[in-house]
Amino acid sequence: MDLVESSKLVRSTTAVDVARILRNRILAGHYAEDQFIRQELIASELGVSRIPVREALAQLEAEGLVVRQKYRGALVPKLSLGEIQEIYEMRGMLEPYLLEAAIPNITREVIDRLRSVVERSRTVRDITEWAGLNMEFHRTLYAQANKPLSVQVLENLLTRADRYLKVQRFLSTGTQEESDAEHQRILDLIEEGNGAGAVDALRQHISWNAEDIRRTIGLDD
Amino acid sequence: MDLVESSKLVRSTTAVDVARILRNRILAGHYAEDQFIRQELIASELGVSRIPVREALAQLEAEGLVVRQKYRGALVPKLSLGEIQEIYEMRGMLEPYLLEAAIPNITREVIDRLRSVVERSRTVRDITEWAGLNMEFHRTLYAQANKPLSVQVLENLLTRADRYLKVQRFLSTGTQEESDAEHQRILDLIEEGNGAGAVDALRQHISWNAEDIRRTIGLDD
DNA sequence: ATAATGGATATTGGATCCAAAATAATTTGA
DNA sequence: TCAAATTATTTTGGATCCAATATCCATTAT
Repeated sequence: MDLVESSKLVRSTTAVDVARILRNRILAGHYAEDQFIRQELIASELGVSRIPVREALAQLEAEGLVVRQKYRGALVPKLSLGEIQEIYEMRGMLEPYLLEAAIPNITREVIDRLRSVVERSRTVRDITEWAGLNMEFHRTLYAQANKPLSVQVLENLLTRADRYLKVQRFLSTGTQEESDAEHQRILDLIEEGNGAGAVDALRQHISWNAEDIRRTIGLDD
Repeated sequence: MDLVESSKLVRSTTAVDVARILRNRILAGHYAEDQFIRQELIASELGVSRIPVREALAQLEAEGLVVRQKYRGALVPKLSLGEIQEIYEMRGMLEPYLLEAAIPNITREVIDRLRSVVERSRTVRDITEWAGLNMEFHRTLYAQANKPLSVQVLENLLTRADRYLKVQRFLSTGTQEESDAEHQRILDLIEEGNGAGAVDALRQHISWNAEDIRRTIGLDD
């Protein structure tokens, strides 16, 4: 058995591709909250049939990015203050838990990678790109925790939160730099062996973000 | 406009029905862990086409009850000690959080309903039925928290945990009674206004369950 | 005898077609 | 003129059909 052969990459299914595209569009604010996402339109835009589109919408529904009504269609649910509050409360539990589990496994090399992400993050001005780097930071950090299910749950929460982040950035500026600085500080604390301090800093970081969102966004409910 | 007309219940889609049936089967241990779930077989068994079956499998994949490989099919993933440990660690964070939020909203009437669930739970001997009542207890309790997203996340974890619960019950007996007694104790504490005590008891309850599973099940990884 | 190769079979993924339901347009009645 | 009812159109959900890929089996070569 050949190594190259056994490690050949399997192309993803088109339903997954469609889901990724729609996910990006939704997070970019492409679809209004009260507007149905028409299957036929997506299908013709992407040059596929409606079948993979439907499966993609089903997947996105499971992620909470759309809701579907029988014989009516799928649409992006309204942002709600209650939901984002819950998201931040859960982040406040999950992320410290993951960081604590990750710290013993964080090597010099991981630290360097994280620093490079923060560096790149500083230079970036585009909000979407910044969100991507933000995601990469958390992803590489928590990957060290060896808790794939928890990471999966967290990533779903972060994806949902991205919609709110988008709205927030339009209103409040300068938070980006603060966030990068806080990441930097967490890295510093980890590096100097102060794990508990890093976890505390993270808790603060999340708490501030939550506060920031609450202050910035005015939402019904 | 007629009230009866406006409150008419909308039949769910067949894909959702198929998903529910398959979910129950999986939790009942109907499918071996290494055996592919054939779409055509399910379709003919249920008298539908493969389309809703495929959508159901997509949904179950999102819930973590099956994994799918392109052009190979869907199968129930192996139980792993790591996963069940994560589930219990997350339950240990989420459930106290939800109970705390619920307590101020728990009325006399809710207490009564919960007591009736525990009563029924005592009489039941069938493991599947007991699991259902267990689920109902948690569901009605946490519904008072007004945190739908967190409840959704928790319910997915409980569903996943059900698979392990099944295995556990075959091996250890008597845990059922203990669990009911613990539920009773939590209710008592809530009723006498000792909210913090109830939350602590719940934490203990989950911790014991986790310990029980760890002790009882021998799993690779 | 065993491993490799080529083809038959089974199974999934995607496209097209049809049915059911919702929404929009039109007609009709007062 | 306006509202209710009726018809037409749109859109989704499901079934059938076709293509792509994996698995199984036989044949062949060493």
